Amino acid sequence: MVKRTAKRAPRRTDGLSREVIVQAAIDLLDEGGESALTLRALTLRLRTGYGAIYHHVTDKNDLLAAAADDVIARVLAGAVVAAGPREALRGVALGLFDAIDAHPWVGAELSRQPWRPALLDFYESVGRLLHALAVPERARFDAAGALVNYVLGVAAQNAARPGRGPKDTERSTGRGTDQGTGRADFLAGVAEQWSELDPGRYPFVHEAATRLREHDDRDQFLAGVDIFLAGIATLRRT
Amino acid sequence: MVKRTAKRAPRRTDGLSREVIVQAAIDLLDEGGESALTLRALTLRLRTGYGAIYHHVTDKNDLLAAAADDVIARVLAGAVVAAGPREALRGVALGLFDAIDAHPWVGAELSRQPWRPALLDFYESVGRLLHALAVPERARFDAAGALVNYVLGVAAQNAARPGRGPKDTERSTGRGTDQGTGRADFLAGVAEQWSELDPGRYPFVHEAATRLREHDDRDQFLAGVDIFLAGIATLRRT
DNA sequence: CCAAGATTGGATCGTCAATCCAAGACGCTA
DNA sequence: TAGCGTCTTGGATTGACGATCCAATCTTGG
Repeated sequence: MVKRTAKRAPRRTDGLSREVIVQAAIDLLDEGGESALTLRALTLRLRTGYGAIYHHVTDKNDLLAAAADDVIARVLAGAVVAAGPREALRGVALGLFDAIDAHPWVGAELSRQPWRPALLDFYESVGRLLHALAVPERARFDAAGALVNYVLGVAAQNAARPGRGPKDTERSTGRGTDQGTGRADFLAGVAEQWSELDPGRYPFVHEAATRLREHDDRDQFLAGVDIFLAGIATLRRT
Repeated sequence: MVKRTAKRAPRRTDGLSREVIVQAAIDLLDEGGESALTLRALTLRLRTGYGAIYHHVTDKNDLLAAAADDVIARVLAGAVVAAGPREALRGVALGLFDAIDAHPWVGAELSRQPWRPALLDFYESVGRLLHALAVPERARFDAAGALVNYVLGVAAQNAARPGRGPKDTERSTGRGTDQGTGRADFLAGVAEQWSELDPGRYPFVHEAATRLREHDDRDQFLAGVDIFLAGIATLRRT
């Protein structure tokens, strides 16, 4: 006995499409983190209903994956070609790192589904560059996997940002990109936690706390890549 | 107008405690994956109500984190002491890998919150062993971070298992531990997907598909660890 | 024996993803 | 232009979930 013939909002004139929906999803994710992507928020932003969205998108997973694919594809498209294979590898890895740094939710999504098309080009680039570095075929597979895993490990950790909850958008007055400060505050908190540990029982972690305070995510990431590259060099075909 | 004085189920005799709840959560997670841990399932298994659980546990996050801490603590407690620092490092990493392989949900949880107490001992062990490997203090921080990130990257990927949904428990007749076969089938699926790619455009990935079919997660993980250890060796104080 | 505090059970609330159906718009044919 | 079928859209609805709340029950100390 519900009014099925109630008045409806006027139909939209501009056509809805998968691209439009994915872009709106990316915007929501960038603004409020992973938890900000809800179908309700999407319908509000697009001024439409649930049915219209589900007509173009099968699933919320589908939507999240498509958003990640989109961001990564745009990043890899603008990749720079470096001189040597070694520099090129660093460049590719850094490109992915920067992309995930700018869109933390992508990191979580990628490490959840690393076999998706988004990472195919990345994986392919790594494989070719390892070939150029004279890594024998058998070891190339393991090496590429290790590098991808390392990058994704860093990505997942970087994705773990504090707050970013729905309430943040209400609280913050400026509503600017508060990514940098959020990460810094977060690291400071962990560092304090670690520095309060018993130096006798946890000498290394206790000391690492001070490093953590002054460290730079990007620099440490690159240091890790360099360690990996140094390890790769030992696999070289002689 | 609701009967507030309805008959209640008899009160439990054995006391509920945080330990009992965490253990039940671990059982649920091991049986059905991350999505199987719901408060409803917990109340059914423990034959209790929501209030009783929330009296001992602040949050669902708290519960998940406690479960992960518990599993990891048990693993690290039984760690074997190896001869040299290099072998010890491999052993510690392998221990973590095996634990995550046995409890895939732990991997996802750890890579989501790597600063939790669960990983402190692991981090500490790595740091000390790097010291034993004569890695200078400044580089130790970066090296430990790289290694931990690599392990967590693998962990997150291993956590990404197919199915494991709530319906699985209904469908499967045997209800045994279908972990191994699930992972194998999953890898086979990805391999097929990759092998269908254009060999001209994706020569490396196309070829990696065959490797993927015959590869062993554990072996490849160890190969990655060795690459990082080889790279770390170049940081040695001479 | 009784009051105060600790513990327990479950009704209830708000939110979410997902389904479903009818209402509009569009295009094609005659 | 009129009619009809298909594509697209809006939103009511469903069912599951995390979390809160409160009354009922047990335990403990005096």
